[in-house]
Amino acid sequence: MPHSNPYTDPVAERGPKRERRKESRPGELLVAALDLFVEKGFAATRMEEVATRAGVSKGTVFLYFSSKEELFKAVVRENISGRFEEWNAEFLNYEGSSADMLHHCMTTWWHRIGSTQASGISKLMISEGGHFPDIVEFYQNEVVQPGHALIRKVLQRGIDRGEFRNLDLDFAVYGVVAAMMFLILSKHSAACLQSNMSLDPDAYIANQVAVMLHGLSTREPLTAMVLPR
Amino acid sequence: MPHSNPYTDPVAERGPKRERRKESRPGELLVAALDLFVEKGFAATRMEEVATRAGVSKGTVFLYFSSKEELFKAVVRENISGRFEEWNAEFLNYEGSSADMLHHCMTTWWHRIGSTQASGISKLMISEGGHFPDIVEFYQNEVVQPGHALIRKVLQRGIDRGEFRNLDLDFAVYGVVAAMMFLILSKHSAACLQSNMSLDPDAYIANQVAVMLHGLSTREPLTAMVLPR
Amino acid sequence: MPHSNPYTDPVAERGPKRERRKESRPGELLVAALDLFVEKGFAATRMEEVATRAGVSKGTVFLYFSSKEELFKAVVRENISGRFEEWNAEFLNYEGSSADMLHHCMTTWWHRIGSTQASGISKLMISEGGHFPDIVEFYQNEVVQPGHALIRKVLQRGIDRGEFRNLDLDFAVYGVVAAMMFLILSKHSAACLQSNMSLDPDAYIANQVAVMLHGLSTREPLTAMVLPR
Amino acid sequence: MPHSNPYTDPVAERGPKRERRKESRPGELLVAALDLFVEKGFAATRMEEVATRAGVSKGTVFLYFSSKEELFKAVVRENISGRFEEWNAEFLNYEGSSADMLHHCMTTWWHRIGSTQASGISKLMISEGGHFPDIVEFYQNEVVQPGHALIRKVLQRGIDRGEFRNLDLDFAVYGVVAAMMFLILSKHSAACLQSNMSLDPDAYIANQVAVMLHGLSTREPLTAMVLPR
DNA sequence: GATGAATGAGGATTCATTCAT
DNA sequence: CATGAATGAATCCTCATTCAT
Repeated sequence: MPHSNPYTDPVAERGPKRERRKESRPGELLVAALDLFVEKGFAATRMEEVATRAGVSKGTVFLYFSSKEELFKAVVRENISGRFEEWNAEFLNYEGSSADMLHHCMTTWWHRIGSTQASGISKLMISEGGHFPDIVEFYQNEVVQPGHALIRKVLQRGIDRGEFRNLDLDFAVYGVVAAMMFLILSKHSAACLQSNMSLDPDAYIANQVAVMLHGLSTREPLTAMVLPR
Repeated sequence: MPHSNPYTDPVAERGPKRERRKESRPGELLVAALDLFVEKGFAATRMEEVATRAGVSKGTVFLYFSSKEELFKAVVRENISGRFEEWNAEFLNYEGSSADMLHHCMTTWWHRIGSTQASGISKLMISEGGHFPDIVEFYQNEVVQPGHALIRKVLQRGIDRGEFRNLDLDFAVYGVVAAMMFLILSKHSAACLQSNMSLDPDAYIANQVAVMLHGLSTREPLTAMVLPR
Repeated sequence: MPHSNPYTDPVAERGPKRERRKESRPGELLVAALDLFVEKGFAATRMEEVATRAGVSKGTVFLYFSSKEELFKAVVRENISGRFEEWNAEFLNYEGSSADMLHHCMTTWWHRIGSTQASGISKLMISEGGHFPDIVEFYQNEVVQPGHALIRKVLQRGIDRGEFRNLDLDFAVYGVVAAMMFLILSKHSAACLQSNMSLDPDAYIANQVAVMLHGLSTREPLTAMVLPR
Repeated sequence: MPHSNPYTDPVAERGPKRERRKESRPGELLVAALDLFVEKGFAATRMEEVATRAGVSKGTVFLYFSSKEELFKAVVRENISGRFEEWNAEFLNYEGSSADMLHHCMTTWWHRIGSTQASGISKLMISEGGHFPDIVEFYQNEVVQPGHALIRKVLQRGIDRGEFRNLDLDFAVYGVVAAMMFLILSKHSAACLQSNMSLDPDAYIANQVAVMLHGLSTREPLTAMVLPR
């Protein structure tokens, strides 16, 4: 319409234009929904707000996601799939010390996941997982299990190479996981830290790794046998 | 209650027949509400359910708490009665090693708080704190700050007595706190552990303390100076 | 407030008063709902309209009926239960001729059911039964089956007493039922009669009974054997 | 249409390759809509379902029918093509007895209309006519009035030829119509018959005609004068 | 104080209808 | 013409809150 006058263009007058963007809509909605779910929780997030933030109308959300719950599930799925394969491959050929590897592993996680909105998913699972048992199961299978497995592999490598003591792997994994969860919660919840304090995640990770490896004690490291089973 | 004054004791006035003592109502409501808020979250908890669980009618809840938010705040406040003075005193005269003290400290916490409904408050603050900034501040002042201070004191004692290295206290405190939060979340949320696994808290604490003290590494412990700051 | 002035009474100013009428509410709602369902059909009846017509607010309807469908079911139940026992008893001892009995039976039905709003239920079952298979089954068991049984008993009596020919009872029952349904539909649907015509139900019944008994033909009545079936 | 002009015939213009002939769209839509309106009623029928069943997209329905109501009206109109002229001619020269003629008339109706989807229109008018007064009027003029007139003619013929008593024609017509409506409703609604029973329409018609002619009574046929007026 | 009937704002969901492509 | 993505009014239903008893 080369000569159309924007000031009298009847289409322009007709209010907000309808853009046809079938391809990109779901993604835009998922981004908006992730933000809102993380910010306000599942129950307090209104579908219309998701729509507005994605720049569409209420009904459009239901065009792509049949219900609020399905939207939530889609948000969870969207933000957790298949990074573990990539990481598994990445760590398969790691050449440095296992201590470095553990440190690298946690730092990488922080910069790729923990510090992003994606970590809000974990916060969500903790906060509202109770209402979505199937989603929790999915999360356990797709996130928790592979994540723990990856950490376990790193630790096992340390043991195999004589770098780490022969420790209880389950507990050691939990130790690493606890640190990561602490970082997530520090980011998403004010209730973890003192009000006037902030946390430098990279420094925390570095410190945590160091402590985990070498301990607080000034004494000799314990031999494996005295470590509690 | 041999000397109770029958004229002012509302229980005595009504005789033994009244099943529910009026003055215990708020407490019963708070107990019921704590359970439900922890179990289902703020939004998903219905006032009527709180009332029913407390054995009163819907309207009665509003007699004692002017709104759902007030009920929530009261629940949190009620359960944040600082036991820290008691504990401060208790630990003031601790005579064992600082390692034992740390272990004792965490174990005591678990059995007196972490394993009880009281830990639900922490879960609540994490899950729903976002909607209640003033309550979070209250929680930070009443729980987080004294709690961290207590842990810090234990660690400082270890340093002062030459048992612990001269470590970064903030990070060390976070390390302890992370372990406690991990325990809480394991208890209140299915999203932390793999589905088929369970966690023995006492063993976890023991292991965690051991690792924290002595590290995973088979090498010599690091000297304080090389620990990241 | 002994001297309260009705013109400034803050309570009175507070809008429509809340009447507590637990006992009578369900009945009032069922009456309103029956009227509206009959008038507009199930889908076109809005819950709020039912509420308004019953003089209550939207939410009150859901206080007594958990959903629109439950309200509908209640309306159906309310308007059809247990008249058949009464009628069965009434007709058990009928002493007149079976022809009179049949006529009496239909006339009674018309005046107690057919001419009232209750017959709207039958119209509803025909119009919207498709969405409520369980209600239809209920209706069949509670209305159709006993109704047909009662008619059959009357006809059987006529045969037993030698007043009626030995006819096919199923078809004969249908003949009676068809007449009743025609009356119902004439009342509730404009699509059965010509626009400028009206139908006198009592006359129709009388005529129908007469025709059913004696036929249109000027010839001799058929003997049983030549009647089809 | 022997002289159809190929240049204006849209079918001929496009050749045989087009799978869906454009000009048949409205017809396909009307067929799909008839089925759905009869099956589910007006409100429960979704435009998209009509479109899907007709093999087109949602928007296309609105290309041919400006609204759901218009579609409904078109469905009804489309299916009320008076076949009465044809039938009037057919019956004009009927040579058998009037009893046979009545039987033939009803049987013909059943096989040409009652047993086909066309009877769905009558069901529709009964069920949803209330919302479409103008359509009902149309139906009355095009269907009810001519239909009743035809039946009346048959009955009048019987009277004129001395085969039938001098009965009240209006009521007699209603008697015939009631039987036909009963058949329609038995076909389209589960709410008319007992759940475990089925109805053989031809047998029902035969029986109904026999009863109408000769009555149930074993006594002499009534003379015209004692039949209620 | 206690009750629970009544209220009504709020939010999820549906679907007829529109319109850019 | 046909499509189907987008819209938003309409409606069911929930539940915190009120208040007459």
